[in-house]
Amino acid sequence: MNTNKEIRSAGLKVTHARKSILNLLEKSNNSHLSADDINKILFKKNDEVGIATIYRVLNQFVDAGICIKHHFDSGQAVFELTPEGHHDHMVCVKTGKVIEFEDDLIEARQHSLAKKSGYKIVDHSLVLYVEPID
Amino acid sequence: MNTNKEIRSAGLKVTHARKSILNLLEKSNNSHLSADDINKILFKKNDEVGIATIYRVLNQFVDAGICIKHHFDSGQAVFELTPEGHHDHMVCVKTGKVIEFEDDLIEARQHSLAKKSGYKIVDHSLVLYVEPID
DNA sequence: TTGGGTGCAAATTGTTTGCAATTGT
DNA sequence: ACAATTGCAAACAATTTGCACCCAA
Repeated sequence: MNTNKEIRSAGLKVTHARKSILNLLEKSNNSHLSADDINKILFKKNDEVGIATIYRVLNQFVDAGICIKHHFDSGQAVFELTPEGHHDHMVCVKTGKVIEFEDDLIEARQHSLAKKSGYKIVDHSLVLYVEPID
Repeated sequence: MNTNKEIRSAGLKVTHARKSILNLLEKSNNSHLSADDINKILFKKNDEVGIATIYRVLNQFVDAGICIKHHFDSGQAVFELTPEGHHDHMVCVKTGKVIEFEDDLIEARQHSLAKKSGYKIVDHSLVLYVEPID
Protein backbone atom coordinates (compact mmCIF):
# COMPACT_ATOMS: atom_id res chain seq x y z
CA MET A 1 0.00 0.00 0.00
CA ASN A 2 1.06 3.47 -0.91
CA THR A 3 -0.81 5.19 1.86
CA ASN A 4 1.40 3.56 4.45
CA LYS A 5 4.44 5.11 2.91
CA GLU A 6 2.81 8.50 2.78
CA ILE A 7 2.00 8.33 6.45
CA ARG A 8 5.40 7.04 7.41
CA SER A 9 7.25 9.67 5.47
CA ALA A 10 5.35 12.31 7.39
CA GLY A 11 7.11 10.92 10.46
CA LEU A 12 3.93 9.37 11.76
CA LYS A 13 3.22 5.85 12.86
CA VAL A 14 1.02 3.83 10.59
CA THR A 15 -2.03 3.32 12.74
CA HIS A 16 -5.49 2.09 12.02
CA ALA A 17 -7.06 5.51 12.47
CA ARG A 18 -4.63 7.21 10.14
CA LYS A 19 -4.99 4.58 7.46
CA SER A 20 -8.78 4.74 7.59
CA ILE A 21 -8.85 8.50 7.35
CA LEU A 22 -6.28 8.75 4.59
CA ASN A 23 -8.06 6.05 2.62
CA LEU A 24 -11.32 7.87 2.95
CA LEU A 25 -9.79 11.09 1.72
CA GLU A 26 -8.24 9.31 -1.21
CA LYS A 27 -11.43 7.53 -2.19
CA SER A 28 -13.47 10.68 -1.79
CA ASN A 29 -11.12 12.61 -3.96
CA ASN A 30 -13.15 15.62 -4.99
CA SER A 31 -15.25 15.67 -1.89
CA HIS A 32 -14.40 18.13 0.77
CA LEU A 33 -15.03 16.43 4.05
CA SER A 34 -15.49 17.88 7.50
CA ALA A 35 -14.29 16.05 10.59
CA ASP A 36 -17.89 15.24 11.25
CA ASP A 37 -18.46 13.85 7.75
CA ILE A 38 -15.52 11.54 8.27
CA ASN A 39 -16.84 10.50 11.62
CA LYS A 40 -20.23 9.62 10.17
CA ILE A 41 -18.82 7.74 7.20
CA LEU A 42 -16.47 5.65 9.30
CA PHE A 43 -19.27 4.97 11.71
CA LYS A 44 -21.40 3.59 8.91
CA LYS A 45 -18.52 1.36 7.87
CA ASN A 46 -18.26 0.06 11.43
CA ASP A 47 -14.81 1.49 11.49
CA GLU A 48 -15.38 4.21 14.02
CA VAL A 49 -12.54 6.43 15.17
CA GLY A 50 -12.91 8.87 18.05
CA ILE A 51 -13.75 12.36 16.90
CA ALA A 52 -10.79 13.74 18.85
CA THR A 53 -8.48 11.45 16.94
CA ILE A 54 -10.02 12.50 13.66
CA TYR A 55 -9.24 16.12 14.43
CA ARG A 56 -5.76 15.25 15.59
CA VAL A 57 -5.01 13.17 12.51
CA LEU A 58 -6.40 15.76 10.13
CA ASN A 59 -4.28 18.46 11.68
CA GLN A 60 -1.22 16.25 11.51
CA PHE A 61 -1.97 15.63 7.85
CA VAL A 62 -2.27 19.33 7.25
CA ASP A 63 1.02 19.97 9.02
CA ALA A 64 2.62 17.25 6.95
CA GLY A 65 1.23 18.74 3.77
CA ILE A 66 -0.84 15.64 3.05
CA CYS A 67 -4.06 17.58 3.06
CA ILE A 68 -5.31 21.11 3.25
CA LYS A 69 -8.05 22.78 5.23
CA HIS A 70 -10.64 25.17 3.85
CA HIS A 71 -13.03 27.39 5.72
CA PHE A 72 -15.49 28.31 2.99
CA ASP A 73 -18.40 30.21 4.46
CA SER A 74 -19.79 27.83 7.02
CA GLY A 75 -18.56 27.51 10.53
CA GLN A 76 -17.07 24.17 9.71
CA ALA A 77 -13.63 23.41 8.30
CA VAL A 78 -13.40 20.93 5.44
CA PHE A 79 -10.41 18.93 4.29
CA GLU A 80 -9.15 17.53 1.02
CA LEU A 81 -5.97 15.84 -0.11
CA THR A 82 -3.43 18.40 -1.22
CA PRO A 83 -4.02 18.77 -4.94
CA GLU A 84 -0.88 18.72 -7.08
CA GLY A 85 -1.56 21.78 -9.15
CA HIS A 86 -3.07 24.56 -7.13
CA HIS A 87 -6.74 24.93 -7.75
CA ASP A 88 -9.70 26.94 -6.59
CA HIS A 89 -13.32 26.13 -5.90
CA MET A 90 -16.82 26.81 -7.06
CA VAL A 91 -19.47 25.89 -4.55
CA CYS A 92 -23.01 25.51 -5.82
CA VAL A 93 -25.33 27.17 -3.35
CA LYS A 94 -28.25 25.04 -4.49
CA THR A 95 -26.73 21.59 -4.43
CA GLY A 96 -23.63 22.02 -2.32
CA LYS A 97 -21.58 20.54 -5.14
CA VAL A 98 -17.96 21.60 -5.22
CA ILE A 99 -16.26 22.08 -8.56
CA GLU A 100 -12.54 22.53 -8.71
CA PHE A 101 -10.90 24.74 -11.27
CA GLU A 102 -7.62 26.31 -12.08
CA ASP A 103 -6.74 29.43 -13.95
CA ASP A 104 -3.25 30.60 -14.60
CA LEU A 105 -4.35 34.02 -15.60
CA ILE A 106 -5.98 34.63 -12.24
CA GLU A 107 -2.99 33.18 -10.43
CA ALA A 108 -0.59 35.42 -12.27
CA ARG A 109 -2.72 38.45 -11.67
CA GLN A 110 -2.82 37.76 -7.95
CA HIS A 111 0.93 37.73 -7.73
CA SER A 112 1.28 40.98 -9.54
CA LEU A 113 -1.35 42.62 -7.35
CA ALA A 114 0.35 41.46 -4.17
CA LYS A 115 3.71 42.63 -5.39
CA LYS A 116 2.27 46.02 -6.20
CA SER A 117 1.34 46.38 -2.53
CA GLY A 118 4.74 45.23 -1.33
CA TYR A 119 3.75 41.72 -0.42
CA LYS A 120 4.29 38.22 -1.61
CA ILE A 121 1.63 35.57 -1.54
CA VAL A 122 2.01 32.75 0.96
CA ASP A 123 -1.35 31.22 0.21
CA HIS A 124 -4.68 32.12 -1.17
CA SER A 125 -8.27 31.08 -1.26
CA LEU A 126 -10.70 31.74 -4.05
CA VAL A 127 -14.22 30.49 -3.77
CA LEU A 128 -17.00 31.23 -6.23
CA TYR A 129 -20.47 30.74 -4.85
CA VAL A 130 -22.55 29.84 -7.86
CA GLU A 131 -25.91 28.53 -8.95
CA PRO A 132 -26.95 26.72 -12.12
CA ILE A 133 -27.90 28.96 -15.04
CA ASP A 134 -31.71 28.57 -15.04
CA MET B 1 -28.59 61.14 10.67
CA ASN B 2 -28.26 58.82 7.78
CA THR B 3 -27.63 55.73 9.84
CA ASN B 4 -31.11 55.92 11.30
CA LYS B 5 -32.63 55.76 7.88
CA GLU B 6 -30.46 52.85 6.93
CA ILE B 7 -31.59 50.93 9.97
CA ARG B 8 -35.22 51.83 9.54
CA SER B 9 -35.32 50.87 5.91
CA ALA B 10 -34.10 47.43 6.89
CA GLY B 11 -37.35 47.10 8.82
CA LEU B 12 -35.58 47.37 12.15
CA LYS B 13 -36.22 49.64 15.06
CA VAL B 14 -33.65 52.34 15.62
CA THR B 15 -32.20 51.28 18.93
CA HIS B 16 -29.16 52.34 20.83
CA ALA B 17 -27.34 49.08 20.21
CA ARG B 18 -27.93 49.17 16.48
CA LYS B 19 -26.87 52.79 16.18
CA SER B 20 -23.68 52.19 18.12
CA ILE B 21 -22.71 49.18 16.07
CA LEU B 22 -23.53 50.73 12.72
CA ASN B 23 -21.63 53.87 13.67
CA LEU B 24 -18.64 51.84 14.64
CA LEU B 25 -18.68 49.99 11.35
CA GLU B 26 -18.93 53.24 9.47
CA LYS B 27 -16.14 54.91 11.35
CA SER B 28 -13.92 51.85 11.05
CA ASN B 29 -14.44 51.65 7.36
CA ASN B 30 -11.62 49.48 6.17
CA SER B 31 -11.32 47.52 9.35
CA HIS B 32 -12.80 44.12 9.49
CA LEU B 33 -14.22 43.69 12.94
CA SER B 34 -15.20 40.56 14.78
CA ALA B 35 -18.09 40.53 17.23
CA ASP B 36 -15.52 40.47 19.97
CA ASP B 37 -13.63 43.46 18.55
CA ILE B 38 -16.85 45.42 18.56
CA ASN B 39 -17.57 44.35 22.09
CA LYS B 40 -14.14 45.51 23.28
CA ILE B 41 -14.31 48.84 21.47
CA LEU B 42 -17.76 49.70 22.77
CA PHE B 43 -16.67 48.67 26.23
CA LYS B 44 -13.77 51.11 26.10
CA LYS B 45 -16.20 53.83 25.04
CA ASN B 46 -18.40 53.02 28.03
CA ASP B 47 -21.08 52.14 25.56
CA GLU B 48 -21.24 48.45 26.19
CA VAL B 49 -23.75 46.27 24.39
CA GLY B 50 -24.30 42.64 25.33
CA ILE B 51 -22.33 40.26 23.18
CA ALA B 52 -25.50 38.35 22.32
CA THR B 53 -27.03 41.53 20.99
CA ILE B 54 -23.94 42.28 18.99
CA TYR B 55 -24.23 38.93 17.26
CA ARG B 56 -27.95 39.41 16.71
CA VAL B 57 -27.53 42.88 15.27
CA LEU B 58 -24.66 41.87 13.01
CA ASN B 59 -26.68 39.01 11.59
CA GLN B 60 -29.64 41.29 11.03
CA PHE B 61 -27.37 43.72 9.22
CA VAL B 62 -26.05 40.93 7.05
CA ASP B 63 -29.58 39.78 6.25
CA ALA B 64 -30.48 43.34 5.40
CA GLY B 65 -27.44 43.69 3.16
CA ILE B 66 -25.99 46.44 5.34
CA CYS B 67 -22.86 44.49 6.01
CA ILE B 68 -21.15 41.31 4.97
CA LYS B 69 -19.46 38.55 6.87
CA HIS B 70 -16.11 36.98 6.04
CA HIS B 71 -14.59 33.83 7.41
CA PHE B 72 -10.99 34.20 6.32
CA ASP B 73 -8.91 31.42 7.84
CA SER B 74 -9.40 31.93 11.52
CA GLY B 75 -12.20 30.50 13.56
CA GLN B 76 -13.70 33.94 13.89
CA ALA B 77 -16.06 35.72 11.53
CA VAL B 78 -15.38 39.36 10.71
CA PHE B 79 -17.75 41.99 9.43
CA GLU B 80 -17.53 45.09 7.27
CA LEU B 81 -20.05 47.44 5.71
CA THR B 82 -21.12 46.21 2.32
CA PRO B 83 -18.71 47.89 -0.07
CA GLU B 84 -20.27 49.50 -3.12
CA GLY B 85 -17.91 48.17 -5.71
CA HIS B 86 -17.05 44.60 -5.01
CA HIS B 87 -13.57 44.12 -3.64
CA ASP B 88 -11.32 41.37 -2.39
CA HIS B 89 -8.83 41.06 0.44
CA MET B 90 -5.20 40.52 1.19
CA VAL B 91 -4.50 39.47 4.74
CA CYS B 92 -0.96 39.86 6.00
CA VAL B 93 -0.07 36.75 7.96
CA LYS B 94 2.57 38.65 9.94
CA THR B 95 0.66 41.70 11.03
CA GLY B 96 -2.97 40.72 10.50
CA LYS B 97 -3.43 43.82 8.38
CA VAL B 98 -6.19 43.62 5.80
CA ILE B 99 -5.74 45.33 2.45
CA GLU B 100 -8.67 45.67 0.11
CA PHE B 101 -8.25 45.53 -3.61
CA GLU B 102 -10.24 45.24 -6.72
CA ASP B 103 -9.39 43.84 -10.08
CA ASP B 104 -11.72 43.88 -13.01
CA LEU B 105 -9.67 41.40 -14.91
CA ILE B 106 -10.01 38.79 -12.20
CA GLU B 107 -13.71 39.52 -11.82
CA ALA B 108 -14.32 39.12 -15.51
CA ARG B 109 -12.35 35.93 -15.61
CA GLN B 110 -14.36 34.46 -12.77
CA HIS B 111 -17.59 35.03 -14.59
CA SER B 112 -16.36 33.42 -17.73
CA LEU B 113 -15.07 30.41 -15.80
CA ALA B 114 -18.37 29.95 -14.02
CA LYS B 115 -20.30 30.24 -17.22
CA LYS B 116 -18.09 27.65 -18.84
CA SER B 117 -19.22 25.20 -16.16
CA GLY B 118 -22.88 26.12 -16.56
CA TYR B 119 -23.15 28.32 -13.51
CA LYS B 120 -23.57 31.93 -12.68
CA ILE B 121 -21.84 33.58 -9.76
CA VAL B 122 -23.97 34.60 -6.81
CA ASP B 123 -21.08 35.66 -4.69
CA HIS B 124 -17.42 35.06 -4.30
CA SER B 125 -14.58 35.33 -1.91
CA LEU B 126 -10.96 35.86 -2.79
CA VAL B 127 -8.41 36.14 -0.05
CA LEU B 128 -4.68 36.40 -0.56
CA TYR B 129 -2.62 35.46 2.46
CA VAL B 130 0.53 37.48 2.10
CA GLU B 131 3.66 38.57 3.89
CA PRO B 132 5.87 41.60 3.39
CA ILE B 133 8.63 41.19 0.80
CA ASP B 134 11.66 40.88 3.11
C1' DT C 1 -49.65 50.12 24.77
C1' DT C 2 -47.30 46.52 22.79
C1' DG C 3 -44.48 43.89 19.93
C1' DG C 4 -39.85 44.11 18.98
C1' DG C 5 -35.28 44.52 21.36
C1' DT C 6 -32.07 43.71 25.12
C1' DG C 7 -29.12 41.43 28.70
C1' DC C 8 -28.08 37.56 31.13
C1' DA C 9 -27.17 32.94 31.63
C1' DA C 10 -27.65 28.53 29.79
C1' DA C 11 -27.39 25.76 25.59
C1' DT C 12 -25.12 24.54 21.08
C1' DT C 13 -21.58 23.71 17.86
C1' DG C 14 -16.94 22.96 16.41
C1' DT C 15 -12.53 21.94 18.04
C1' DT C 16 -8.77 21.09 21.43
C1' DT C 17 -6.59 19.00 25.49
C1' DG C 18 -5.37 16.06 29.78
C1' DC C 19 -4.84 11.58 31.03
C1' DA C 20 -4.94 6.63 31.60
C1' DA C 21 -5.04 2.72 28.73
C1' DT C 22 -3.38 0.79 24.29
C1' DT C 23 -0.59 -0.03 20.23
C1' DG C 24 3.14 0.28 16.57
C1' DT C 25 7.95 -0.41 15.96
C1' DA D 1 9.99 -2.10 26.22
C1' DC D 2 8.89 2.58 25.28
C1' DA D 3 7.34 6.32 23.06
C1' DA D 4 3.62 7.43 20.18
C1' DT D 5 -1.36 7.08 19.64
C1' DT D 6 -6.04 6.54 21.02
C1' DG D 7 -10.62 7.27 23.34
C1' DC D 8 -13.08 9.43 26.67
C1' DA D 9 -14.57 13.19 29.06
C1' DA D 10 -13.74 17.66 30.33
C1' DA D 11 -12.25 22.19 28.68
C1' DC D 12 -12.60 25.76 25.25
C1' DA D 13 -14.02 29.19 21.88
C1' DA D 14 -17.45 31.19 18.95
C1' DT D 15 -22.07 31.75 18.36
C1' DT D 16 -27.05 31.07 19.35
C1' DT D 17 -31.21 30.82 22.12
C1' DG D 18 -34.83 31.07 26.08
C1' DC D 19 -36.79 34.15 28.90
C1' DA D 20 -38.05 38.04 31.88
C1' DC D 21 -37.64 42.81 31.54
C1' DC D 22 -37.35 47.20 28.77
C1' DC D 23 -37.97 50.64 25.24
C1' DA D 24 -39.09 52.66 20.49
C1' DA D 25 -43.07 53.57 17.73
